[in-house]
Amino acid sequence: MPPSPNAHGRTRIRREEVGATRRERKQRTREALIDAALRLLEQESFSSLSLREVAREAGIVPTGFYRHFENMQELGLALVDRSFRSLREMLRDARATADGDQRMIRRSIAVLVADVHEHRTHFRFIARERSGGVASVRQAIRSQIRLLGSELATDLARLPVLASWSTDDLQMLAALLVGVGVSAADALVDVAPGDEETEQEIASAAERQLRLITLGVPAWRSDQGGA
Amino acid sequence: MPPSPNAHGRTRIRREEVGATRRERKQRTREALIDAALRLLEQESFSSLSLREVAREAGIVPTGFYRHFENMQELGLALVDRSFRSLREMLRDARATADGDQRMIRRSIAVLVADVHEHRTHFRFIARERSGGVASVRQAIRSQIRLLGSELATDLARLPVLASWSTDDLQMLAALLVGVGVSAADALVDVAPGDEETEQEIASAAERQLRLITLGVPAWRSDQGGA
DNA sequence: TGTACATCAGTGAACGCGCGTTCACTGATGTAC
DNA sequence: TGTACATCAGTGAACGCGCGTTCACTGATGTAC
Repeated sequence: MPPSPNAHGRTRIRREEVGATRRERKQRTREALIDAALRLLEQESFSSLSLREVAREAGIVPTGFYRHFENMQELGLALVDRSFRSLREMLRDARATADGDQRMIRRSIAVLVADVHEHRTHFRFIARERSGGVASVRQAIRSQIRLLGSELATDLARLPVLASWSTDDLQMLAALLVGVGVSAADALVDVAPGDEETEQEIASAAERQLRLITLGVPAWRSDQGGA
Repeated sequence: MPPSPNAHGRTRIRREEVGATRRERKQRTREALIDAALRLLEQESFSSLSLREVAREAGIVPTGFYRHFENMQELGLALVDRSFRSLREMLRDARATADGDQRMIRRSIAVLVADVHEHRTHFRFIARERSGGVASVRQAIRSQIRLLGSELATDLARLPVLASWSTDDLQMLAALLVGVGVSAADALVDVAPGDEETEQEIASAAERQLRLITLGVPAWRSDQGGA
C-alpha cells in the first residue's frame, strides 16, 4: 500500500504535494481556493458564490475553507489583491519608460489589453464587483482604482504641457483617463475569446478617446466656465 | 363583520384597494413587487436577491409572485425598463432645447444629477447590475446605455463643428461622453444622502471632463496616429 | 540519529435555515344571460 | 336589475435542496530532546 492515501480518504495528499512542507501545502491550497473562486466567478457574481462551491471546486471539504479564510468576504479581499497586483506595476513601468504623450497612451492601452488577455479572470472579477453587492469588496476595488488615478496624476504632473495645471485639474484629468481604461476593460472582458477583431476595435476606440482628450489639454483654462 | 377580510386571512384586500378593479389591483401589486425589489437592492445585489424576500417585502405570499413574473430574471428586466424610462427622454429633451456645446453639457449633467437625486434606487440598481452576475439583466442594461450613446451620436452629428466627422468617430465621441456620465452616476449613487458638497464636486468634475473633451474636438483629425 | 509529543490541514457527520417550486384551495370580481 | 357561473389574484402547506457553521476526529508533518 502506498504511504499517503488511507482507507477512508482522510487527510489525503495530492500526488504533486508529496515532499512539500506543511507550510507550502497550505499556501498551495490557499491559491487553489483563490483560483477556484476566479474560475467560478466567470459564471456568477461574488455575492451569489457559496463557500461550499469554492471548496468543492478547489477539491477540499467545506470546513477546510476555514483553515484559510474566516469567511467569504475575506476571500473576496484576497481576490482584489491578487487581481490588481501585476497591473499597477506594469502600468507604472509603461509610463516611466515612454516619452511623449502619444507613446504613453499607446503603451498604456497595449499593457491594458495584454493584461486583460492574460488575466481575463482577474478583470472579469474586478469589472463585475467594482459596483457589486458586497460592500467591502466593492470598496477595496474602488480604492485600488483611485490609487491608479493618483499614481497617474503624479506622473502627469511631470509633463511640461501640464506643468501649470492645478492639483485638482490634474486629478480630474487622471480620473477621466482612468475612466476610459476602465470602460475599455469592461468591454474587453465580454469579448468572445479569440475574437481579435472586436478586441482591436475596442483598443482602437479607447486609444482615439485618449488622443482626443490630449488634444483638449493645450486649450484648457481652469477658470473657463459657463455659456 | 366587514365584507372583505375573512377568518383565515385569505384573499385579503388592503384597505386602499377597496373599489379598484381586479386589473388595477393586479397592476398595483406588480408595482409593489418592483418597488420592493428596488428597496432591497439598496442593500444587496440582484443575483443574491430571493423571490421570497421580494414577495415578503411587497406584502404577498411567495407563490403570489408567479401571478406577475415567471421568475426573478423577468422581474430584473422589468426593473431595467422602469429604471431607464424617464432618463432617456429627459436627456434627449435637454439636448434638443439647448443650443451650443457648453449649454448642452451643463444641461445634460444637471439632468443627470437631478435624476440620480430623484430616482436614486433606479441608478443604484443600474450601476450595480451593469456589470453584475445575471447575464440577461446585464445585457439589457448595456443595450440601454448603448442606445443612449446612439441617440447622442445622432444629435451630435447635427452640430456644425462635428459636421465633417465620420460615423465611427462620432460614435467614439458619444461613447466617451456617455462614459463620463456613467462614471459620474456611479459616483453619485454612493454619496451619502444630503452630502451636497460631495455631490457638487462630482458634478463639477464631470462637467470639467466634458468641457476638456469638447476642447479637443476642433483639433481632431481622424487619421492622425502614432508617435 | 531516533523517539516522543505537539501541531494543524483537512475530514465527515450533523444541525437548523431559507430557498424555489408544486399543489389544491378560496372567495372577490367579472361576465353572460 | 338579478342570478348563475367563470375567472384568477392571492393563500398556505408541503417538498427536497444547498447553504454556513459546529464539532470531534485523524494522521502526516514539525519539533524538542
